[in-house]
Amino acid sequence: MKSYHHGNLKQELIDCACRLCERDGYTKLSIRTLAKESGVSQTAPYRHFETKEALYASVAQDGFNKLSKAIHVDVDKKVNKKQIVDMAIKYIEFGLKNANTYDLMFGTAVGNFAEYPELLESANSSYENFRSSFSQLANDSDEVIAFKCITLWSMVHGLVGILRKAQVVADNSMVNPEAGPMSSAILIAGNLEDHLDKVISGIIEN
Amino acid sequence: MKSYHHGNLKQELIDCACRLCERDGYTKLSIRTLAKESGVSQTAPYRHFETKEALYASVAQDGFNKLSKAIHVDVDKKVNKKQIVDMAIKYIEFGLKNANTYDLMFGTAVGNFAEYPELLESANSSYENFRSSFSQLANDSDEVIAFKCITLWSMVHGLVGILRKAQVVADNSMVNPEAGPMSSAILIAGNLEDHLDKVISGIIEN
DNA sequence: TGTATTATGTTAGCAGTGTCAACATTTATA
DNA sequence: TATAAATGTTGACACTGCTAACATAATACA
Repeated sequence: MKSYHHGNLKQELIDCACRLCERDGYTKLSIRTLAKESGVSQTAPYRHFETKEALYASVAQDGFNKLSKAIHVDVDKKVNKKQIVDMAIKYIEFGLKNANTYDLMFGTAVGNFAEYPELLESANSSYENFRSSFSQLANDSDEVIAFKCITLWSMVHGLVGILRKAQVVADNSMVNPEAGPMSSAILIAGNLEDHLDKVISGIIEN
Repeated sequence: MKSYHHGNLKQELIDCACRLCERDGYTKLSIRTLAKESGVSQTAPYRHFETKEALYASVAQDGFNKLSKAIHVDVDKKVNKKQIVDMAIKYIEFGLKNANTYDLMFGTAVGNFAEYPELLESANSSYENFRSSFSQLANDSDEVIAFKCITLWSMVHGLVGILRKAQVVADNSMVNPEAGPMSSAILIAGNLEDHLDKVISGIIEN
């Protein structure tokens, strides 16, 4: 039954790569096992992805698309502070639940987004969600909006990184939980909504 | 002249690894080339580092030690807001100037710091610099200090990540600089001190 | 001091990787 | 229908992390 041509290999490779990257981390992914998983020869993926980085770019792009959906805010309703807080929480949840994919999106595995225009567009579009919500909050200039937006994004992005480190250490709990930044991070994670509410208020009323 | 035993191989391997990791990124580092660089056989490094991850841990540890020095604030003098701003700027500069090492410190290459107690201690000690400076600013409870501290750290850490992405894209300038988060990030980078001053004020007076 | 132990180095080799060149087959196009 | 393009396969190269078995030097101890 199996024909010489697969028919839908590219998409199947991407789907499979997304699954494996999220399950095992992108460093564990090999093109060869990916090909085997799709029942195709070792080098077949090279007809669709010039390099491994190009494959990573596709996985990262998929990640940004999912992130956009996850943090989406209905633009019809007027945006208020609570919605921004919600968005921040959803962002952090996405980062923690899709930790390995998040690495690919914000790490250095894909060196230069500009080499992958589709990825760049998906990434920018994710940010645009963020920005447009912010822009409805007050009558700020574009520059002020950019300022506030980057501030919040940086903090939320940074929190994901720090909470993840804390998670790993806490999961293995081999250290004194009284010491170090990890314990502080865990404190905050336990009270994330309040924390974000305060910080976001601070940024908005800046 | 060259004796069978190297004499100082472990330290030389670490130094060399730090150099190469920072120059080419840790993904490009191979134990074999590292050994060659030190004029020693392919497998000699395994007498000093059980796995490649253990080597990464040493490089990361060195990074945290350097970070501690870079952001160090003289504890004799009473700490004021300007010093916190300075510290934040030095942190960001460190992250941007030692971008590849920074990846190793805060990425996932070393999965669990608790497996490398010396690394964990260096990392915690870096944070302690941050925290103790903060604690002198006001008479806050430990919990409030932890809160403020993590907030600032997350933001500063997140900024490093985002500014780096912006840098790469800007360096290659293949995209419309009017669109996307990158341009906003560049705006802020050009005015980093003012930006941080505002944000830090917001956090302190929270 | 002489010997046993440990630390540190070497060689050879396995299984796995990204990538390329050459070739095969199917699909699209003129 | 002939030709070109797309998509697949096989085989191979150079490289990787890592292990086992062995060699030599430094150290500890009788």
